[in-house]
Amino acid sequence: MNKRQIKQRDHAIQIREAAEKLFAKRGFYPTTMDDIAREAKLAKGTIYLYFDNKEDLFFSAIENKLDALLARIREAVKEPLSPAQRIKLTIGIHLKFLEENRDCFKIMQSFPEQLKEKLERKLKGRVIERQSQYIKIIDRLIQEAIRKGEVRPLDSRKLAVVLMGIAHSLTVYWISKKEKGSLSEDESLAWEIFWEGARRKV
Amino acid sequence: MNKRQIKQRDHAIQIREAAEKLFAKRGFYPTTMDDIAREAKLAKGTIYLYFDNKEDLFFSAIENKLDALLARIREAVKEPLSPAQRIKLTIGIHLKFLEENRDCFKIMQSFPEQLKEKLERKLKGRVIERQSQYIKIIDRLIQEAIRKGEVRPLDSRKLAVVLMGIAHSLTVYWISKKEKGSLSEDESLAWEIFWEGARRKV
Amino acid sequence: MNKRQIKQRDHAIQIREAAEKLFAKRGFYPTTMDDIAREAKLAKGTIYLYFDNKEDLFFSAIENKLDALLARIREAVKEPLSPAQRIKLTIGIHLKFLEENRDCFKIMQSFPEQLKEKLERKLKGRVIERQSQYIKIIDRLIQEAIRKGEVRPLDSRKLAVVLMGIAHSLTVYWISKKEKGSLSEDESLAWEIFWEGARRKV
Amino acid sequence: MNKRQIKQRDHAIQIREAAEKLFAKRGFYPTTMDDIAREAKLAKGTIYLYFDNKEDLFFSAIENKLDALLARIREAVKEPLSPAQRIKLTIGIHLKFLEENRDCFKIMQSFPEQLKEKLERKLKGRVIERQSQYIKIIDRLIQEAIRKGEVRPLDSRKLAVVLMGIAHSLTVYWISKKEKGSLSEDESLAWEIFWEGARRKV
DNA sequence: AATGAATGAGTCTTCATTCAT
DNA sequence: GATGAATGAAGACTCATTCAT
Repeated sequence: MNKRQIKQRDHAIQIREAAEKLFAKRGFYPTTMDDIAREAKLAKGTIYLYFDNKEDLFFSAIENKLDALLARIREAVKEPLSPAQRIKLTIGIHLKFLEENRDCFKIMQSFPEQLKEKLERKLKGRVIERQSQYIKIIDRLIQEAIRKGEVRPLDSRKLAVVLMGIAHSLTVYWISKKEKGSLSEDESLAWEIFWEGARRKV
Repeated sequence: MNKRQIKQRDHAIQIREAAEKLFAKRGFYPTTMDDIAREAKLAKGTIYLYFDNKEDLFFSAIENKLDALLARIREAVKEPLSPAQRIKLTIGIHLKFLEENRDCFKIMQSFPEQLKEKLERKLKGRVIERQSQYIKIIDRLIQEAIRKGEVRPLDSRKLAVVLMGIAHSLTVYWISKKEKGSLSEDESLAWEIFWEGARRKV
Repeated sequence: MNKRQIKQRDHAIQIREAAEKLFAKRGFYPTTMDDIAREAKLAKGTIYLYFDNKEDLFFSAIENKLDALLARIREAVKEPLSPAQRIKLTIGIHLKFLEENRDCFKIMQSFPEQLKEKLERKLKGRVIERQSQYIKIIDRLIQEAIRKGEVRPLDSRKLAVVLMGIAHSLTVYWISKKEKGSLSEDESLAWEIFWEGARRKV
Repeated sequence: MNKRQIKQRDHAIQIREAAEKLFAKRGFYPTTMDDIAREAKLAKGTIYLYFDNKEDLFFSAIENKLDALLARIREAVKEPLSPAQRIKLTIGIHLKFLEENRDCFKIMQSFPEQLKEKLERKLKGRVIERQSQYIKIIDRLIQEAIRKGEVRPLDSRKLAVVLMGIAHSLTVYWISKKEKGSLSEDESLAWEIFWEGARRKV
């Protein structure tokens, strides 16, 4: 990879990072392409060399983050541990990710309803798909735990959803408290409630 | 109250309902005042007789719904039941409300990050306050349950947040499944996981 | 004239006075019919019972003032005095009028260029005509003074214009000084300069 | 200066000239940004690249003209002539300027009362200041003439105001006659009346 | 490849005027 | 006659996107 190519890749990254930051802080509509160009220290026209349009940039930014999260989770799930422990590990990774990417998280939860219907049809799928991949991983972990008799035989998909909801809600609370303390500290609380709530009673 | 007065009140309601519907479906920015006027079957200028501007209308719509929910919850909490039963009742009401107002629910979760900072400062408080009132009610129920030894002595506010998160996540899931089945059916699942997860072990 | 008729006339006057006040203070466009209705303590629709539209009201207000001025001047001109003295008297009346109606004066000088061309054609004439009547009276006084050899044989119309200009400019200056002192005091200055400047040298 | 820069400067000028013309012809409110864009043969959005908003454009247009006039006057005042001659020169320049910029002149006299109070506070000062600079120059010339005993010891500022008023009124008259003849021809009339009216009698 | 000036469709908001009561 | 709610045309301003340099 020569200098020029590096520079090119850099520009795409620069832009995506600027976009991530601003979309996260202000949401989709209030963020202008001018803002992003200024933040990226590039000309406005340059953005269009790397991204089709504003929506494309928006979804690219989110996808990028979600891919990073998915990659980390997939790594964790491979560990040779019991389902319970792997679930706990996953929650930990999830909370740590949200803590590190609090802004991005704010978009992720809100975006699906943000865009005009025409855009939705074209683009929402790109993110939805990743979100459901994520749920699927948790789902499979829970299915395994159910098979092993560690968890009661409930709807595993719904349990996965509930687990995500617990993590999610604690994050929102943490953000609303202006992010005092560490989000990761809530890992055991999330885990405890979910596990006690879901596990098979003796 | 004469005919004219009735008509007036009706118009404010017509507009708010149109706004609720469209803001819920499309979010704040993609919804235009023209859209709302058309939906309400009134002229655009008429909206401005009843609401200061788009933001005011947006928040009025949300407030209205949240007030209705709060009123229902406050009624339920008065019942002469055990904390556990009242918490269960509350979840039921919450899910039923979300089921009946699925659209509005979509805005409620996303709005905080939707608006330009200047607007936020002025107006977000109006909704935030109602949201926290809601959490406070649940919080107090849980505190009571902790005092009575029914729930482990954890951070009651966080438990309230988790309970809401569970209800919330099941709603999102239900919506994502295109709303097949009844959301209320998930009441016992939400309740079971939360209560088993939080209650004092013998 | 019965009670009802008195009341009606009162309403037209109320409205015109409110209009005079507000048009004078803010100019034509920034003054709204709502403002005028509020100031007149009548309903907006009532204005349209007495005036065709906003322009009509505007010109009616100005005409009314100009008619009052013209009446006073015509009275003065009848006095059995020398042209010089009658001109001096006229300047005095003019300055006193402007002092009493400083706001109205502000509109009078600016209005001709204020309105869309379509309106201009229809309505400007109404005021222009009165303005030129006013100049005509001064013109005739000066012609008389020229005939009597008191004033040099210059273009009498231009001299009339210059005289008005002197009075006008001193008024603007007086207003710009936030109306300290009495405008009438400038009567002798205006008179002196004009008369010394115009009269026949011995 | 490359082609692009030339083009840019041109555009700002094109816009200002279009604005000057239209504001002058129709006044502030009846002139729309669309009109100006059409007149300037540029897109509406382009105006906002060079001017903050309509008010800014309005005042920029006036300021520009007044600056040109001030520059010409300042040059004339430097001439090694008697005060009387320099005053005469100044009137000549003033009338010539008004003749060349008859439209702009129309705005200048009317603008102060044209704008909503909020705008006035922010922006009127920009023009008022230039107007008073102009009066100050004439004022100083007259003071000098008084010191030299050429003019009677009257209030020099008021004399300056009167002189401007004479020039001004002749311009209005010339415009009202649909601009027949040359305004500059009135130079000697204006001068004669003012000077005879103001000078020290032997 | 990079730039940023230019574009103009799209939006909120105002306000003169009408008309049912 | 009096009212004031309703109307909708009109206008300032924004901003994603294009394209000549």
